[in-house]
Amino acid sequence: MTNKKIKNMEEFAAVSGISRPTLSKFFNDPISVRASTKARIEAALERYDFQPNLYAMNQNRRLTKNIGVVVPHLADPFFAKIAHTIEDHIQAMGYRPVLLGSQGSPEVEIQNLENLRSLKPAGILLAPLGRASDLDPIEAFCAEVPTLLFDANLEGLGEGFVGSNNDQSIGLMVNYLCRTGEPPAFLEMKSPSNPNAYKRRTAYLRAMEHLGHSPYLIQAEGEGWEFEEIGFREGLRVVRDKTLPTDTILCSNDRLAIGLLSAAFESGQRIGLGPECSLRVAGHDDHPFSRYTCPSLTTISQDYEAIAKQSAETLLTRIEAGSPVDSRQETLFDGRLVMRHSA
Amino acid sequence: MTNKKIKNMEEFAAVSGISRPTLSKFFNDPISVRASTKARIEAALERYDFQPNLYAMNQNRRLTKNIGVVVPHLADPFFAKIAHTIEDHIQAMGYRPVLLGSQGSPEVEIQNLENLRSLKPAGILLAPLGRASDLDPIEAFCAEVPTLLFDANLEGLGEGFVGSNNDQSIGLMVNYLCRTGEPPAFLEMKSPSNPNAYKRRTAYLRAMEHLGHSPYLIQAEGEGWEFEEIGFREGLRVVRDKTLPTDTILCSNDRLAIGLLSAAFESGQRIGLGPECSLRVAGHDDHPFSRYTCPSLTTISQDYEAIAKQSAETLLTRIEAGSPVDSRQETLFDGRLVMRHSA
DNA sequence: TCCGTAAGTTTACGCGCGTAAATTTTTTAT
DNA sequence: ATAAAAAATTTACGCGCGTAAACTTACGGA
Repeated sequence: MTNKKIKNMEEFAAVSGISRPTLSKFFNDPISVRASTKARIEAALERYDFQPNLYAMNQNRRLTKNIGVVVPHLADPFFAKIAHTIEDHIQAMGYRPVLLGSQGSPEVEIQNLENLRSLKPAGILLAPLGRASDLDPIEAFCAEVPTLLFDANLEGLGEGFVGSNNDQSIGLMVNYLCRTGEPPAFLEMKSPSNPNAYKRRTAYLRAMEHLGHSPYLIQAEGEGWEFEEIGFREGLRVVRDKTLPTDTILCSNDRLAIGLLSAAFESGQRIGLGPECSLRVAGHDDHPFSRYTCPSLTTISQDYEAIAKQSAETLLTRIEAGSPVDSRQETLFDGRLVMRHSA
Repeated sequence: MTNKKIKNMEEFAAVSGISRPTLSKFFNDPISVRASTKARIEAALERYDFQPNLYAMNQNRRLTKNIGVVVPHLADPFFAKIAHTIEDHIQAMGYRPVLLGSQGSPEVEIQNLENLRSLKPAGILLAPLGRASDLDPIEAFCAEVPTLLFDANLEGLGEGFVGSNNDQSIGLMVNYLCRTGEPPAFLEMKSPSNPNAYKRRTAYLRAMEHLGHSPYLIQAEGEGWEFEEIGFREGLRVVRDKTLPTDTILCSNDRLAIGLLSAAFESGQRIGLGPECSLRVAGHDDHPFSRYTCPSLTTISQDYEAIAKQSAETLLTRIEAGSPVDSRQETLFDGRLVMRHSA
């Protein structure tokens, strides 16, 4: 690396012996030039330190390589993890991910989309808040920018949806619980903001019916994203009231379960499988912390990697095809039962 | 809002009756124009939907309004929370935060800085990995872009450092534990990557000595950011070996404590304050999940809000002053004891 | 009221790169 | 070998805004 400073593409063209328009093509898409010239350019890049000015590059381009990634809550390790996996895939495919979290707020979610718009993104991957989302602006945005939903579906919006198969995963868990003990009650939020929660409720009801058991819904009051707190409060109530017709509770997600476990512990309940235990608890999502609850949480592991990969690939394929949406397709991945000590 | 589409600043100048250079000034800094013109422009913005092209804006500007924010691990709720708080402050001060996580990897950390460089940021707020960080590139970067460190200090690097006062907080906790029971052992990683860990170890040793007790260090093997796993494994070992000269363990951070609690639980230990308990455990950081451990974790709460505010304000003040660093200053905030049920 | 200064306008140029068109060179196919 | 196709070069222009200079207008204090 000679430390010669290269100011701009013009200068780099001079020292590399490649014309500027060809360099422009190369930086936009390395394989759009002949292999031999690609090699020459890369050789020159070894010797001279140059990278095109990001702003000049994007200002006048028809389509940038920016891909927006918006998740409901970056402080939730579940979303942090899947967002990171998606970022990796996007980067590997030669695009530039821009990650934003909505902090559980519909206003911030819309604001994020507005901010992304000024980046002229080639497309965005959106995990929407769900019920709380402000649909009209999102729909307007989808009409302008290729948008693929993941994790949470909004019917009919965007180019498609990639998520997990709640029907299968809840069915799997209900079956397991019924096979190994009493049929589960279902702990969820009364008015959940996440569409998956509705799917899971329905799946629970269906699975119980199918096995000939009476379903029992425990619906916790509360809004927002403080799921542990909501699970905790409802847990205290359930233990105190002792009206539960079963010793098994399936939670709509792990964070509710974490709160429930905490409440049960404080109330002196013993949780788990053994004969000395008075309660079984199961969750859903395989939250990073569910391994360390007391006892460790039996749950469903979503296929993070598959969802991330499929999301990124679907969107980028659509973008590169350049064609508008012909058919909105939904892809669901099955969950896997993770057996630990809580149920 | 008339739906007339405004293509560029030229057009907006025409409809608003303000000259383009003045508009340019306004968009760069709203209070740099006279109050009356500011009002006129804002009135026009109500009627016409226009925002300057981000790329054209930054391409030729001496200094952008971009502020990079880099944290070691976005999937750690602790960092997600403080990063978000910082973002809010930056935005409120008229700048544009760009958040990146380093995924615990020194390579990614450097890569993040490189990527930020192409954004021509006015400055960056960096919470470095610590010992694992690749110092040379960081130092080179600090020389080019005003950089303020937070959370973890790297001696002498950047414009300064904002963090928490480990000496005070650990002292506080050791005092509390000694006053209410047996003096604590200290659980930490053998070779921690975080500089705070070293400070906390030293603070523990000093506090114990000051109270006339013999310190006892438990140093867990393990690298990386899987603190819960490391705490869990070491917890199993400690409980099994029974060589601990005390019934009280202070953990270098909450994530280690979460792992330890999990291990102790699985080993049938009772943890907490009561006479029937065989172990007391305390943590540090007031991790969002420490409220829901079993039992809930007694810990030290860092002053997130103060650290975030001070970081943002210090950096932006330096940037707006335009002067290079005259004196590198370090600001430490005291921690607060959060008493729960584990100790 | 007047004047000095701060603020706005006009004019003009440049930033670094995208992109189109016309031309030349290289590669591939026959 | 030759023609056709593909790729690279040359030339030229434009994107939208930053910014400097010279000038004109508005403001505030005595």
